[in-house]
Amino acid sequence: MGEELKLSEYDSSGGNNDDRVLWEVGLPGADDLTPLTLQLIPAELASAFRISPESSKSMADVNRASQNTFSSLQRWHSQDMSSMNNLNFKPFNEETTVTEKDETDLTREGYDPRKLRRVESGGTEEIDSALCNENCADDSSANKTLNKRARLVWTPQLHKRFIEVVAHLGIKNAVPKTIMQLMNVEGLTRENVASHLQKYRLYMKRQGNEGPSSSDHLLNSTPAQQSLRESGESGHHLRNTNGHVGMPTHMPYPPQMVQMPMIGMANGGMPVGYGGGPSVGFHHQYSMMQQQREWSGNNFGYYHPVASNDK
DNA sequence: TTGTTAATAT
DNA sequence: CATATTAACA
Repeated sequence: MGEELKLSEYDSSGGNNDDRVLWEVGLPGADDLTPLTLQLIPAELASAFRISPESSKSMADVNRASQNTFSSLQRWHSQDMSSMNNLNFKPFNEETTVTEKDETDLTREGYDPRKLRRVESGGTEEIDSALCNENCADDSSANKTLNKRARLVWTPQLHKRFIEVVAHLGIKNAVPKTIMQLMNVEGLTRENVASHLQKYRLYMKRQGNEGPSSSDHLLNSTPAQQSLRESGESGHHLRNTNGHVGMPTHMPYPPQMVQMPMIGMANGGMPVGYGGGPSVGFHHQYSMMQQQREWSGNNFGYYHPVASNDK
């Protein structure tokens, strides 16, 4: 009873099938990613779109554009919240310097945001999502019919995005909605972010630094500076909440410029080192390293590093 | 309406 | 107990 094994069986609260699908947010393998060379859009669609297969640049470009549009349409059509705006009819995104790495490539089907896959070309680390590995399997059984979303598991990657966005936004604009929009994670809802944000703030308040004497580098001031033009306020398109469309540049926000404000934080011994990169502002269970037990407890929901004696 | 906070569930 | 969702509130 003290243990929570959820590797193959998901909980066992009696009889209720509560599905706990892990949101995998990692790098999709080459097999997962659909090669651009593949013809996603058959000639029929191309025809419908009046796309000339030749004389154009490369089929890949056309394909991608079509795919984007198609995806966006699909997404909006199926996941249309309510009064959102379908004004996402933006034409194909201009490919400025898109080379090949498609940042967002979710493997969603219909509208099953259960399994999430994000690409992280940050380079800092390519965590390999050791979440469900092969155990994950498709547990979209109970959820299939119901729209009950599974508990969101903030994987290191997801959290990383969160941290990055928050760090770039600054506590000032670090509001659920903005964060969510910037994160651009499919399926991620404002509530999710809000919840996490709450925890995040709490954590910061606790360990961050009890002495508000000196201004925190991360707490306030020096938000995202420039490079922030979305967020409903201006109502400027590009707000593809869930979709990798409309994002010419895969980077929701520019690579954080190391500020390196000389953190004089007296940590417990953990090098906060925020200058290296926004990887993970602080450490917590999301620490993809090995010792993941910083944030608060230790046992996350999906992985049990060492559960033997003890306790 | 959205952002916060508390309560509740897991 | 920690984490995530839901509800209530500002």
